[in-house]
Amino acid sequence: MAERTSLQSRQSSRRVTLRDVAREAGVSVATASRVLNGSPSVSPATREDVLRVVAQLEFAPDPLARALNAGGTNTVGAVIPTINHAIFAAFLEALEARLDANGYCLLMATTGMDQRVELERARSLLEMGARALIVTGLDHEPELTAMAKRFGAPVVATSIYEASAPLPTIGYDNTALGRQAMRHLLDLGHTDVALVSGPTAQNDRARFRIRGAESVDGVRSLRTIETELSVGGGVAAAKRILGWERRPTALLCVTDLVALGAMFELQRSGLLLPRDMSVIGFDHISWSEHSHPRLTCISLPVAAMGEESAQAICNFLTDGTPIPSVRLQGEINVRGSTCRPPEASRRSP
Amino acid sequence: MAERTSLQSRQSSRRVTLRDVAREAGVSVATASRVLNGSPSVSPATREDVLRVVAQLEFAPDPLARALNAGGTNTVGAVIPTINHAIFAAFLEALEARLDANGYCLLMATTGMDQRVELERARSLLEMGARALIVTGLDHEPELTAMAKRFGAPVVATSIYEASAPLPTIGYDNTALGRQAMRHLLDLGHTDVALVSGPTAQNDRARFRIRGAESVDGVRSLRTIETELSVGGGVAAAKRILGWERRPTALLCVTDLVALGAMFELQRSGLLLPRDMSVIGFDHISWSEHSHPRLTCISLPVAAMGEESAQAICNFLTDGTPIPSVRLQGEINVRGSTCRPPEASRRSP
DNA sequence: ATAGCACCTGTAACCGGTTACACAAAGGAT
DNA sequence: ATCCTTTGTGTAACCGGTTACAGGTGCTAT
Repeated sequence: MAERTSLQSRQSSRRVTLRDVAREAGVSVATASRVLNGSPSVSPATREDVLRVVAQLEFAPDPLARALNAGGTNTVGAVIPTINHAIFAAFLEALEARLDANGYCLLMATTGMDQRVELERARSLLEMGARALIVTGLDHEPELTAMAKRFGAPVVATSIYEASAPLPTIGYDNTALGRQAMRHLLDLGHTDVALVSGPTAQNDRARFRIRGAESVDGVRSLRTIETELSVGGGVAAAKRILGWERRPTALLCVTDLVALGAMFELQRSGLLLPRDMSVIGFDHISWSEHSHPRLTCISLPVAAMGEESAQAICNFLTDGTPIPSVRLQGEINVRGSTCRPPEASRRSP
Repeated sequence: MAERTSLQSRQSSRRVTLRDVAREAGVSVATASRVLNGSPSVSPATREDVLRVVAQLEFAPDPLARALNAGGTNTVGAVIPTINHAIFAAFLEALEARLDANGYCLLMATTGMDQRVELERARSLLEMGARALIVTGLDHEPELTAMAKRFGAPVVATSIYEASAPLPTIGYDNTALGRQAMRHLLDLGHTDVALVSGPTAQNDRARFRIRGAESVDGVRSLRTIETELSVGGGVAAAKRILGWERRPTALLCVTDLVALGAMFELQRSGLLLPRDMSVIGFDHISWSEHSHPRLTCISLPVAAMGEESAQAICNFLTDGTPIPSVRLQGEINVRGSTCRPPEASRRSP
């Protein structure tokens, strides 16, 4: 109780500064500063004195003043669509861990998929001292990069790889992965497929995956529907598809979240998976391998993406090493949620 | 391309400072500063001049120097066990949104459930300028609060409510919620229950929930097992339970993640849910209401918790309003994953 | 003509540390 | 005893902004 009030009232009494410490210890601020930074040229006796006063006054150096001298903070900003999505969370977790290993901290902000918001949040992070910015995809307000440039902060686009982009991109080739997913279905014999995607408006990743899927020859029918990027969105999509007159034999979902939601709803309506409908997802979130049936999906190396991004940025901030674009490999995990469609087994023995 | 190199090489050429702007515009730094801060006492002509130079030189004020004058950053630090868990992600999302609404930014770090790590990460955030600290639960290294106090930063414990705690707590009464979950099962007629929890070692929330469940009278058998806090952990727990000689009629899982994993595995082994086994979870993550069957759970108001925490901290930082402890209400969502056990229906008509 | 005032603008102190440089005292070499 | 290092400490400039205070105009009121 006493503890609590004293802690909360501290704000009124101005903080203890290095000058206070120096005065109390009978030395100059320079010497006090040297003690704190472990400079060798301080006599043991003086060091002792200063440290005692530091402890007694509960002195803690002001991070800002320190950073001002050092010429910058050690924070990196990430502006992501939402944290409330397993795949971004996994990415951030890896990113943060690697930043920490390099002595940097993560400042984060979410955009709710809105580019105007993204710009404002990016501004906040830069104004708060972020030395670099991590964004998702290449769909951004045009001012974004100019603004970052003003602050001297590099911008890295993730979740995407595009060698010719104006920014370094660290991610995967969404078009190729979309193609790969569709080809898997086609190889199994599915030629009537529904493609379920999240909102494509400000999301180039989704658009590229769709484009990749559409580029596969031999698919008789590919109907695309857009839904919310969530389990609920998957449920809603499944409901719509179940209402179609001619039912597709497979679902290609651009996100595992949506795929799992769809699976839940399909099962609820009485379908037996994968016999009555194959489902393939994207991401490889932790659920996918445990679901029933286990979800076939294109797994995205998001942890590696987080680590690569963090490391590239840290290297740049320390050495000046230019941030390279990195192409990460996704891979298909064939599991229990996809199988040959009934007609296909009849047709091609 | 040219764009890219010029951006990345900026770090070598020192940044443009306000002095540069002032010199170029032929005014003093004071005037230049006034223009940037929209002071009314600057003649339109001068303002014009300065702004032109600002644009031309692509000047961006140094956030640190600004914050140093202002007497602090506008960042708040959160140290959480993991971001890679829907419930923490939802909490953080709400927290961050509310902080932003108040002009603050979120610095975050994860601990991987290790208290030593937590202490270090907390230190990093404070050294980076966090003005307040948000932690989970009350199990911490003792130095933590003393350290925060040195930096003049208040600490708020979340996910828990305990009026007598040495810190303000913003959360729910885990013991009561544990009791409520167990009572629901008992009311349905379940007297042989397995309680599946995550690691309890450094997790008071889990321990309280267990304690609450154990405090309910009338349960004939309550066997507790610990597993990893993940979908996979739920799968593993279910496997163990399926191997037991006498099978419980219900599972009480302290986390939805684990509950869903368990459900997947139970279904995979051929059980029909909820007939063959009732399952109840905790959290109410976005999956719970869509799963098949829909998961009965104790829903935790994590979004409200994020908002309350953020607001209380912002109020403290601006006004000095003491941070109160807040007790949030959880509630039970009875859905399809729990029903009366076979014997119970026979016994009590 | 002169005091009085409003309006702009510049000087310099300040935020709280770090650090180049100067310098005094102590020890070693000649 | 004198000169030359070392070693330890203090002075003051500096990081890049903000802002109190002190003028210097130009205009009106007397």
